[in-house]
Amino acid sequence: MNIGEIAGHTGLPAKTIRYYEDIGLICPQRTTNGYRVFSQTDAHKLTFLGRARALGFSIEECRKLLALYEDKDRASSDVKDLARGHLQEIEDKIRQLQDMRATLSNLVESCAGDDRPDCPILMNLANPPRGTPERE
Amino acid sequence: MNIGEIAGHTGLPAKTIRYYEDIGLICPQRTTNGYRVFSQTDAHKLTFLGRARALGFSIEECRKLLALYEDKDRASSDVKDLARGHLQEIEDKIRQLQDMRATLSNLVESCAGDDRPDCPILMNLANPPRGTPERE
DNA sequence: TCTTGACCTTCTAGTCACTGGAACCTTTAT
DNA sequence: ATAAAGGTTCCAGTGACTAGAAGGTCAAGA
Repeated sequence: MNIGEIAGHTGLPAKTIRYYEDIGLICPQRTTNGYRVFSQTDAHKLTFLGRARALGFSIEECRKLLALYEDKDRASSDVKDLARGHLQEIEDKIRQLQDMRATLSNLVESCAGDDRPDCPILMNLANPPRGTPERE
Repeated sequence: MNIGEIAGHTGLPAKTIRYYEDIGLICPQRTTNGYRVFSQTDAHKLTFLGRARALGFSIEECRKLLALYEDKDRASSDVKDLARGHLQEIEDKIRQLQDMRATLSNLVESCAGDDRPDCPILMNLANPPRGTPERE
């Protein structure tokens, strides 16, 4: 399979696949004309990567996951630890975003949204109430 | 006020404040020795920026908000629209992360996490069930 | 007066995970 | 023969900083 074909199969853009080769996540063979040839194994790895990325794992986490995937003597606890760590990060992010949403939705509701200039949103931004965290 | 002092007041790192000047969000005066001098107005703008960033507004959105803040003839509806748009983005992100969390937490729970190699997490990544989105 | 240390300045380059585009080569179909 | 549709490499840009180097300035103490 050449790059376009595998891109179609995995749903990953060709550019991304080249990039993954660049950073050493995969290393497809080459034909004499320099075209990449993707084996069934490469296809599996790319699917794996696409899925792991879709679950929000960073590239470096993907690299570790891929190594565990290839290591038939791994302990499943190693995988679980990695996944649990990532899950924790996701939960932290959700909480952060929920805080933002709460504040912002209050502000939006308190704003008349007409053609007058008075705006509680701007007032809050300029003069945040005490105890407001200044960084997310 | 010089940069260190204002950094202390606003909670923004000096580097960030310099960066904000670089991209034209603020433009403090300079003393003869080249040091930046921050007025009360600059201080307000920086507080505004810190707060807007903490609510997840992008730099370009902050630029627009700042322009509205400075325009005493603005319509509050312009501010509200901007904020509502951003709120929508936040809500989309939350939903996306919640999807990830649901999947990932199922996977984590299904994994024994012992010293055996069998691992449903890796199996799911390598062979995602049909209908699984391959990109977040 | 000299020195030390804490400031300040600018500049370059790195982060993350791609993405766009240019310039060029190969294959396939007409 | 040619044109379209693939492939290749390499360089630069994204967002919002952040680290670090190399150097200038200022206030206090010996």
